[in-house]
Amino acid sequence: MAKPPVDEDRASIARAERRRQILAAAKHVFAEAGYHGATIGAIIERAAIARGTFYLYFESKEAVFGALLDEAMYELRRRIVRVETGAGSPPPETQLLDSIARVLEYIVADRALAVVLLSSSWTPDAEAAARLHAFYDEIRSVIALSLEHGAALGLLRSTHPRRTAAALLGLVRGIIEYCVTEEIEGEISQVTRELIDVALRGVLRN
Amino acid sequence: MAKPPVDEDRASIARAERRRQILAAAKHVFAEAGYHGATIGAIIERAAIARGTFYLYFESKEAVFGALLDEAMYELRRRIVRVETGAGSPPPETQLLDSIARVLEYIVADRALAVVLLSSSWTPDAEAAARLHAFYDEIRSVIALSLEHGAALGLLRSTHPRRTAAALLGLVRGIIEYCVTEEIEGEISQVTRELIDVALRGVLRN
Amino acid sequence: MAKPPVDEDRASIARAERRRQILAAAKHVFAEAGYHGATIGAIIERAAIARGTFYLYFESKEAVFGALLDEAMYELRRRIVRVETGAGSPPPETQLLDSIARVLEYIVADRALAVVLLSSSWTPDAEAAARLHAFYDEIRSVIALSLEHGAALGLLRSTHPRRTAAALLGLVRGIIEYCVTEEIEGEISQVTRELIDVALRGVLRN
Amino acid sequence: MAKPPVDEDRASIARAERRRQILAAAKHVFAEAGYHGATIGAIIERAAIARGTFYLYFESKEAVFGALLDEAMYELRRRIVRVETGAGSPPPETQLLDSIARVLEYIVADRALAVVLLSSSWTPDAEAAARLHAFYDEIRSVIALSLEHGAALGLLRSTHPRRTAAALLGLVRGIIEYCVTEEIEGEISQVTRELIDVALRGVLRN
DNA sequence: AATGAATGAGGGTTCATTCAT
DNA sequence: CATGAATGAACCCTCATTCAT
Repeated sequence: MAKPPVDEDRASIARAERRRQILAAAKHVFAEAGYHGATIGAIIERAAIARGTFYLYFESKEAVFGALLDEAMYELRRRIVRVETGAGSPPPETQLLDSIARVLEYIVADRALAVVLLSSSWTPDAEAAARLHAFYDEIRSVIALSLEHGAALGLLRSTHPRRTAAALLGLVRGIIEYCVTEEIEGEISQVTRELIDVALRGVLRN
Repeated sequence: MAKPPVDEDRASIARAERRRQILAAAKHVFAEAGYHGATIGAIIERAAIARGTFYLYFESKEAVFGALLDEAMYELRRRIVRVETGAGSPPPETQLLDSIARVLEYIVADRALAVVLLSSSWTPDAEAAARLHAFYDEIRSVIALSLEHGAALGLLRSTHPRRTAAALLGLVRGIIEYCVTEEIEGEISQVTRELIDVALRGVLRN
Repeated sequence: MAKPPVDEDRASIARAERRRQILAAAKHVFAEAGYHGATIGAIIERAAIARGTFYLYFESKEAVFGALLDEAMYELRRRIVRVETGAGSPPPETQLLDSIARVLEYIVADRALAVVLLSSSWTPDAEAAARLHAFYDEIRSVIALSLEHGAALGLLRSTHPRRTAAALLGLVRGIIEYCVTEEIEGEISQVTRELIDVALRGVLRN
Repeated sequence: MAKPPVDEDRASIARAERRRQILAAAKHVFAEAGYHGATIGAIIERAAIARGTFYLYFESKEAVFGALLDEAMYELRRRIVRVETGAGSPPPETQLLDSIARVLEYIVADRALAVVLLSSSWTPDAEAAARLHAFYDEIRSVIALSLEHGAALGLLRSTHPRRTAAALLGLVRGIIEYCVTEEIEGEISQVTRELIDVALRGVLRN
C-alpha cells in the first residue's frame, strides 16, 4: 500500500516540474518576442522538449500565456495588502512601503516576467489582454480607495482618486521598467523608499 | 521647360499624401492588433489601396512601423522643451506644465498613436524597439537633467535623478493610459495640472 | 471604353479557369485518398500551384469538397427528370431510361467524381456529408414518388415505396461502381437498357 | 506442473477477450469518423485501455482496420451459400432468400459494422481497400455464377452476368443502407422478401 | 502485461513579399 | 504608378507510434 501513492506523487511532482519548466521557457520567449511574435517552436526549443510534449501540458499558445498571467497576478495580489488605519496598526506609510517593496522585489527579481507584465497590456488577443487589463484596474482601484481613505482621515490631499491612482500606478511601473532595464538589483529597499518619497512628497523642495 | 517641375511638385505632393494615408491606416491597425498581429492586408484594406501599392511607399512592414515611430517621436520632441531658468524666463513650473500639456494634448488627441507608443516598447523586433527605447531614454535624460538643474538651483529636492526621472515618466504614461482608456478628453489642462501637482508636491497633505 | 471590360473578362475567365483546375485536382485527390486522407499538399501538387494560391480560390479544404459536391449535385439534378404521364408524353419507360442514361453517361465519364460521390456519403465531417446524404434522400424521394405514381396508374406493382426506392438507388449505384471499376465505357446505352430491364422485370424468366 | 497450461489458457482467453474489446471499440470509431478520421486516441478511450496497450494487440491503425474487415468478411462468407439445384434441394428461391436473410440479419444488427463495410470501400489506404474490394468482387462472382447457373437451367433470363450481379449487389447494399439509416429493425424477413421480389420480378405489374 | 509520457513528422492555414500586367 | 494574383516560408496544432517504468 506504500508504493502506488509514492509513484503517483513522484509522477505528479515530475509533471508539475515539467510544467514549470515549460512556463519558464514560455515566459522568456514571450518577454523577448511579445505574444504574437512568440512561437511554440521557440518555447519548446528553450524548454528542450518535443513539439507534442508542449501540448501535453498546455492546450494552446494562448493557454500558456494565460497561465503565465494568472500565476503572476496571483503572486502580485498576495503581496499587495490594503493599508489599515486601526489603532495598533503600523503607520500607513510603512504599510504602503512594505506592499510596494514586496511587489518590487518579486518583479525585479524576474526580469522576463516584468517585461511580459509591462508590455502585454495591449497586444495579445482579447482574453488575456482583458484579464491583465482587469488586473491593473483592480490595482488602480485599491490605490484609489487608499487615496480616498487617506484623504478622509486628513492624511492625504484631496485629489481625483482614479486619476491620481493611474498616475501612481504608472509611477511604479516606470520604476520597475527602469530597474529591469538598468540591471539594478540588490538595494531595492532604497529604491522603494525613494519611490514612496516622490509619491508622497513630490519632487519639490518644500 | 517650366512645366516639369510643377508636375513633379504635384506628383510629389500626391505621393506624400498617399504616404500619409497609408501611415494613418497602419497606425490604427498597429494600435488594434499590435506589431505582430497587424497584417499588411488589414493596412491596405483600411487605406483602400492595392497590395502592391503598399510596397511602393514602404519597404516592409517593419518600415511603416519605424516611420510611424519616427513621426511620433519627432512630434513629441518638438513639444518637449528643456526648462530654462535665465532671467526673464517664465517660472520653471509653468514651463514644465506647458511641455507636459503640449505632449498630453498631442497624444490624447490620437488614441491610436498613444496605444502604439505605450504598448510597443517591447514587442516589435529589434530595430524599432531599440529606437523607441532610445526615445524614452532620451526623455528620461531630459527629465533627469531638469531634476539635477532644479536641485542645483535649490528648487527641487535632491534625488537620484535617473530613478526619479523614470518614475516621473511612468507617471505621465500612467496618466496617458488612463486618459486614453477612459475616454477623458476635453479638460486636459485640468488633468495636466493635477499631474504636475502630484509630481511636484506628492499626495501627502502637508 | 473597350479595354477595361475586356481585361476584366480576361481576368475573370482566367480566374474561373484556375478554379476549375484546382477543383479537378481536388477531385482526383479526394477520389484517391478520401476526404480525411486528402491533403492540400497533394491537391496543389496536382494542380501545380503554390500553397497560398489554393487559399486564394477556396477558403478551406472543406470548402473545395463542398464545391465539388455542389457542382456534381447540380449536374446530376439537371439530368434527372420526373416521369410524366400526360397524353402525348413519351412512354414512362423511355423517360426513365433517358434520365438514367444521362446520369450514367455523366458519371461514368468522370471516374474520379463517381468515386467521390459513391464513397463520401459517410466519411467527411458533418456539413458535406449531410449535404450528400440529403441529395441521396432527394433522389430516393423522386424514385419513391415515381413508384407510387406508377402503382396508382396500375403500371407498377404495389411495393413499399421508400424501401424499393432505396433498393433501386442501390442498384444504380452498383452498376455505376461496376462501370467505373471495370473501365467499361462506350456502350452505356446498352448497360442502361439492361439495368432498366432488371429493375422493371427482375431476373426471373417469366 | 499441471498449472502452467491452465494459466496459459486463462491468459490466452483473457488476451482474446481484450482483443475483441479493442476491435469493438475500433469498429465504432471507424464507423463514426471513417478510416482517416478515426484516431487511436478515440479507440483507446472507448476501449478504456492505455495507449501502449493498444499496440500490444495490434501493430498499427491499419492493422485493426484490417482485422475488422477480415472478421466481417469471414462472418459474411459463412452466411452466403451457393444456390444448389440438385434433387432434394430446397427451391432455389428459398435458398437465395435464406442467404440474403442471414446476411441482412447479421449486418443490420450491427449498425457500426454496416457503416464500415458500406463506406470504406475506397478510403483506407491501399491494402485494406484492396481486400474489401476483393471481397465484393468475390460476392459479385458468386451472384454472377448463380445467375448463369439459373439461366442455364432456364429459371432465369439471360443477362450479362457480371453486370447484373453488380446491380443486384448494389440493390442489397442500397437496402442495407436504408435499414441502417432508418432504424428499421425487427421485420428483416419482410424486408428481405420484398428485396428478393424486386430482384426476381422487377417493379413492373405484369 | 500494462501504462502513459514523450516524440516528431506532417497537416491545414496565414501572410509578408514579389512581379507580370 | 498602380494593381492583385501568385508565392512559399513559417506558424499552430494533431496524432500514430515508441519506450522507460
